Amino acid sequence: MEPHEPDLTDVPVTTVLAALADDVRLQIVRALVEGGEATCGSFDFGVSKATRSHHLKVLREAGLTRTRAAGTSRLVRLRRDELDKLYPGLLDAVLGTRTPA
Amino acid sequence: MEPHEPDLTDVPVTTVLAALADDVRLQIVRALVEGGEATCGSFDFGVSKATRSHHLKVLREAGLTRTRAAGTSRLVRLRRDELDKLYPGLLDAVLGTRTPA
DNA sequence: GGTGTTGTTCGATAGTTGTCGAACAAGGGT
DNA sequence: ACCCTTGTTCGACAACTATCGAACAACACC
Repeated sequence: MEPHEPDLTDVPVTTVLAALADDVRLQIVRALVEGGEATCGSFDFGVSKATRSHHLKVLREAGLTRTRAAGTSRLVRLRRDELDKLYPGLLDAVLGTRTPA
Repeated sequence: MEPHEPDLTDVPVTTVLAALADDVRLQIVRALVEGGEATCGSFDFGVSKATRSHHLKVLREAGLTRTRAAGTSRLVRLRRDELDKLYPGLLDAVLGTRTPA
């Protein structure tokens, strides 16, 4: 299948925000910020692998991540450079917070 | 009715992001940033007043705006100070962008 | 070739959300 | 008192989304 990793500048802001507006996906992003590149399987946040795959697709199609094949696994990484360039401060603001109610 | 304007720190990040992840609501926020306080009716972005009222409710309950009565109108304003304190850079990052595809 | 691991895709389903018109409520004029 | 303006609330409806199990594909390894 085609990876379908759009250029961030082609993605509406609302799509980027919507991609980040989910708890599971935020946890994935947090893990990527801390751990760098990671396999899809490493994001076990209490959801099935079908759901996990779905969330990774949402992040990818929002231009937030890149995925490359590595054997039978896939390595995902955050496109932080582009993100910080286009939306400076966004990621820090979103991640640099405690988790309230 | 109770205004129900929660403290921003009580609102999950995902709720804040979801509130901003809509085109109509982003236009409202943009208008508030530029124009300061404004009446609900001034946000005519091609939606009915029922829909507009709904969006303003979403913003209010996400802790992003405050509403006060003024005669038959209601004045809405952005809680920018609190927003910038809790999520520094978020608003600038979200608003300081062109509108792609 | 067979088996196991890793992901993706395909329905299906339940829940959420954006949208509207119509009804309602609260004020301000006159 | 009457009407008009301004908003909110109430269904209703369509569209989207998060979730799952099961089926499938790709690869590694024995």
